[in-house]
Amino acid sequence: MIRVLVADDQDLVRGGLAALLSLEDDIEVVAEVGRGDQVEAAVAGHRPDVVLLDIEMPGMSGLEVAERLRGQRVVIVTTFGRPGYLARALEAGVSGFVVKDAPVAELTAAVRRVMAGETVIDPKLAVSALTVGPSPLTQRETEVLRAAAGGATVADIARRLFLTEGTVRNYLSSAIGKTGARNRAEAVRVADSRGWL
Amino acid sequence: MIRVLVADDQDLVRGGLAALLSLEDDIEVVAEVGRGDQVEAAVAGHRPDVVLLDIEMPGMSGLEVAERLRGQRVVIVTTFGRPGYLARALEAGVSGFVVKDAPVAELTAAVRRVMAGETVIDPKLAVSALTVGPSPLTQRETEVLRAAAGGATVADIARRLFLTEGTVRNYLSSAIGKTGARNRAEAVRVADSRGWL
DNA sequence: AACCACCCATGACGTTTGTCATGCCGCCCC
DNA sequence: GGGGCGGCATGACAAACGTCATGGGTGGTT
Repeated sequence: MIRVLVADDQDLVRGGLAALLSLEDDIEVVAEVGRGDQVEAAVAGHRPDVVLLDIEMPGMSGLEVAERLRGQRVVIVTTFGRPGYLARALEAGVSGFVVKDAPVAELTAAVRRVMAGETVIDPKLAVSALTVGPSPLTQRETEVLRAAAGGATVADIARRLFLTEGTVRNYLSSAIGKTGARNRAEAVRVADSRGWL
Repeated sequence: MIRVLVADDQDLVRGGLAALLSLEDDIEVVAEVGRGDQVEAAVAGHRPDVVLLDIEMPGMSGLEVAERLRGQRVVIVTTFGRPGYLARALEAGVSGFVVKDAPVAELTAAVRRVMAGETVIDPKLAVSALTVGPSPLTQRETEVLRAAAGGATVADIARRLFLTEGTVRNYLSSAIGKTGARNRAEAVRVADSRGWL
């Protein structure tokens, strides 16, 4: 039996994944958690063979959790096939990356193959990650752009990051240039859709 | 046996929900669909007692589908507890509204109660819908704001909606005022989070 | 008939944004 | 030790944005 832990913040989805996996004869769900910051403890307590992680979770993001679980067999299961997410996941040493609109058989197959020591990545995502490439944004540009999401004004951002308004505008301008956008809102959309934020 | 149809665009989630419901002795999943515009045909073909609809789906939104399924027992199952969604769902005559981070027992309970002729609404959502109130935005304001999401410029919006740039600015200004925002990006965020877009 | 809400437009005004040139600092690398 | 890159800042300018006053049209209500 492959012992699996499922981490996802939405009860129905988490329960659904668990139910789905439990239907398999060789898979057993030994624990479910709904917050990123509870995964480590649950892993220590239940010693699963494979850990399934959603990315968007309260407490701690699935990517951060994966970092801390180096050595464990981890599969990211996420709604968003953002190339940047895949890149960060691989850096975190995960063994698998599956999107939620993949067929069910793909998930169970991924669990088994990861259990066998293989690394499983959604093929479409792999290409887009390679074509899109890594984020061209510097640390600061990323922070500023992230702060700009949600409609903060330049003054707001400057206050929050302890920068001059002019400096903020410079970073925004540079981020807009690098993303090929025409204003900050577009830049946010582009960067976010690629997982650069 | 309560015959249920499940409509959700994400394979894993849809399959999970189906697996979850199938665990119940008195519930049977008779069909699964992944696109909004395929629901009607599936309903005609399988004659389910209860139809479970996600909102975000390709082809047609779950809310639109619900409109067309008046008379059927419909339960909306969605990630986003936006007050505006609930309002539109009720106008469409749905019998139930459940958010995906509700406990699993709530979903099965909802299916049974809807089957019994009751109307089931997430209680927390009901209050927030009442406190937030209906959208104060006019038709045009809504369109313009929706077009502004994603970073379109005033000129872009004017072209797309066949309006003068000045008119677009007026609608935006008015929408900004009504949402209590300080610029268009914030207005988009506010309106979207309440389900007004 | 008077009223009101919404739609559409114009013009004018002040503010915010986005861009560019320029400068200084620290760091890393050939 | 001289580049190159990133962080931070300033100042200046043009473009885009947000606001306001004003006016005309339609349609529905009282």
